[in-house]
Amino acid sequence: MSDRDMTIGGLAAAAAVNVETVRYYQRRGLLPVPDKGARGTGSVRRYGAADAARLVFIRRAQQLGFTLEEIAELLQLQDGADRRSIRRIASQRLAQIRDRLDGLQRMARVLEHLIGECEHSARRPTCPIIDSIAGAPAQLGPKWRD
Amino acid sequence: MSDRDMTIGGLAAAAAVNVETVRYYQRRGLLPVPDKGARGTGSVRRYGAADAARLVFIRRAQQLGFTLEEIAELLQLQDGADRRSIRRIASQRLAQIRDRLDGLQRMARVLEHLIGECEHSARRPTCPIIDSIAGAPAQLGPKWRD
DNA sequence: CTTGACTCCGTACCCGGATACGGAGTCTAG
DNA sequence: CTAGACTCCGTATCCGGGTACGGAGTCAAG
Repeated sequence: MSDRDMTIGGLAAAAAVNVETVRYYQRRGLLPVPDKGARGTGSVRRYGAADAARLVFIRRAQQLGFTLEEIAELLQLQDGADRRSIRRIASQRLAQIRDRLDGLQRMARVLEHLIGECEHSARRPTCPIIDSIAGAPAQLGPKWRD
Repeated sequence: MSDRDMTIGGLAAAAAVNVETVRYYQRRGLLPVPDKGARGTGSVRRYGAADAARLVFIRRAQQLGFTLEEIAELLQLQDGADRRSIRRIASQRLAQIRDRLDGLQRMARVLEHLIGECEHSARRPTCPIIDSIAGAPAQLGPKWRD
């Protein structure tokens, strides 16, 4: 089936990942550790295209905001094809991403406002950015009072 | 000027922060460590409203996405009133926040799409979410090909 | 058959931001 | 005056996601 023609270094290069990272994923159980026996005096482990694909899966899932723990879960579900569970995990991640989006959008609005204030209010004696962080919770809106 | 009527516990409570966190900020140089001498046999350090305000400043700046290191910088500038430097730091932070927003928005769009796909394509044999992460970079758009 | 590159494996360390522990000292109410 | 709560301080530990190190083994080319 699979070539199993790469050493760990080749695998890492194929997925544009550090060798140590591959080993780390193995320790985390995200990536199988192949037998070394096979043929030869049992020396060096060999990897194939399936392993590279799995590695790429991991990196892409990370880019979608999944933690390594969730990715491990996804990988276990991958064959079982339990699509409801997969959707559940994905939905949780989406909800969390939306939360972070909200927070960041609020931050951006506040900073934009403060920088603008600071720029064209040069005569004010103190910096509005500092004043605002230090003092009146005015601009921050209800959610920002802790 | 200041009351200096709180112990570290009172200060922490006043800013809704853990005592250990206060000490941590002191170690990081974000918060001054008051003399304990003063009056009495020199025993316990005392804190006032200014310290509480500084603590609150730190927490709010964190909520705006500043790291503790940047906050230290801001606090040092706070007295010097070098507004250009302050604007520079704030602008850098805003740029970084916008980057993160972009990334998260892309993530959210991809996940939304995948979850939708997965929900009303029940007859497809494999889960589109898994397929997409594992395989064809189709839905991800140009930016998602690494 | 040697040399140099790579692998294997365990363990330690890095970052940022805290949190926890533990023994000694101190303060305060009853 | 004593018990319990709190403080002080140094050090260790946690989290997630890796990176680094070092000695021993193995492999392929020259």
